[in-house]
Amino acid sequence: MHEPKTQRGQARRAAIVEAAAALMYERGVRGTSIEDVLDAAEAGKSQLYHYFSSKDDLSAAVVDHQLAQVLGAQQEFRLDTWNGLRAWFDALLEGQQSRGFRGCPIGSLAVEMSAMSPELRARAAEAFRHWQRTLERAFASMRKRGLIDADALPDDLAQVTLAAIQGGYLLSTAEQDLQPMVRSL
Amino acid sequence: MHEPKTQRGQARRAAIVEAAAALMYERGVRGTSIEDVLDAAEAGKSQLYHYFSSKDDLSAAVVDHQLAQVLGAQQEFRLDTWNGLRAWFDALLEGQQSRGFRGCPIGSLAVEMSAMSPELRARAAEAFRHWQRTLERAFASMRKRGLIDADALPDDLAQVTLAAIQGGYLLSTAEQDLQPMVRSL
DNA sequence: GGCCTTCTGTACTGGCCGGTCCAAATGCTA
DNA sequence: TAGCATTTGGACCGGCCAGTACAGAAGGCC
Repeated sequence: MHEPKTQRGQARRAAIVEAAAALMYERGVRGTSIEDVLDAAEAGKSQLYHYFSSKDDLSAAVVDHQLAQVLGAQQEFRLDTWNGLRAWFDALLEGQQSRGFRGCPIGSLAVEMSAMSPELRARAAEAFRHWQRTLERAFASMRKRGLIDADALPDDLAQVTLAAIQGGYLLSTAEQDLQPMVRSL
Repeated sequence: MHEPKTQRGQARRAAIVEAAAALMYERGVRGTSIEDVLDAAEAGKSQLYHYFSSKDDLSAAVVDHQLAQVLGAQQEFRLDTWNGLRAWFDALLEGQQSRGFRGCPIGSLAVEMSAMSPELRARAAEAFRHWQRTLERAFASMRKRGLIDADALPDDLAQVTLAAIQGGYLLSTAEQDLQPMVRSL
């Protein structure tokens, strides 16, 4: 819908997306009502519909927001070293635990959205591809430096790694236990 | 609620669960209304509330139903041989494709239910444990016959396998592409 | 200050949905 | 056929929720 043109507008829009992200992470997309979001963000309805055309539109923005969060947190690690990779895995585990075993901020959205509309599903897929590409770069760098087998394809590795993360998150969330994730990673 | 006491009652109850399972698989739990289920099952509301106390109760029955389906399909394979295992993986891939990339019949429920209520989350977790145990038995049998390393723990293997399956399903569904699953398995 | 764009408050609407209720039909047993 | 338990039809209700409408405030620019 409308891009925010003032600084204040930007802040309000961001507050709405953040509130929506938090609630949707906790209760799921369909379990979160517009009014819940508005209450949490201390915003009015007209604000939301000023910046977003629909709930789906807002949900798409939430995907982008969560991707940015994940990628941001990831930046603090040198994923192209074994130690960095391990440290990152540990951080994922720590996050899953401290957030109360609620799963991957992107993965849980992706599953629900895949059943909602092709557009949202595609948006989630795009986020995954983005994420995967950052891993791919790390693996490619490792391969170039001989840290991993020369005939291992970085994009295969990246996809399998991502799948292991998602599978681990999923089981860990269902069981409310860290072990499935520990084992997967 | 009430157990069906006649053959007819059993058939009606089963029809409702089946319809609910199909719809919830396609559209998600929250995306499926009671009335949708009733229309599909050609049943009336009083029938449903005769056999189930609530939508959550019905959803729990759907989890059990899907678990039975998965385990039933799995029975046709000798999972304690490498060839059988591979054949089973192929069947999972084939199923995911032929059903239109809608994900794991249990996994997709599990994610949504984890955000819905502790009770449903626990029910999904139970289904996973059941499933995992069947894999565990297969791996234990393989280990006894020396087909896999003696110091590999069957229950670790089973959990990791399940996680790989779930992660593969998840990415495959988001991308609408079989490759992530192929690579994971 | 005057004017235009951007932003915000809020009441309202139409539709959907889970769940209740009660009356009636159906089948079983004798 | 009577009498009982089981099963079924479907109208109804209260609540929630996405989205709209419209009036008004705030802020920037001259």
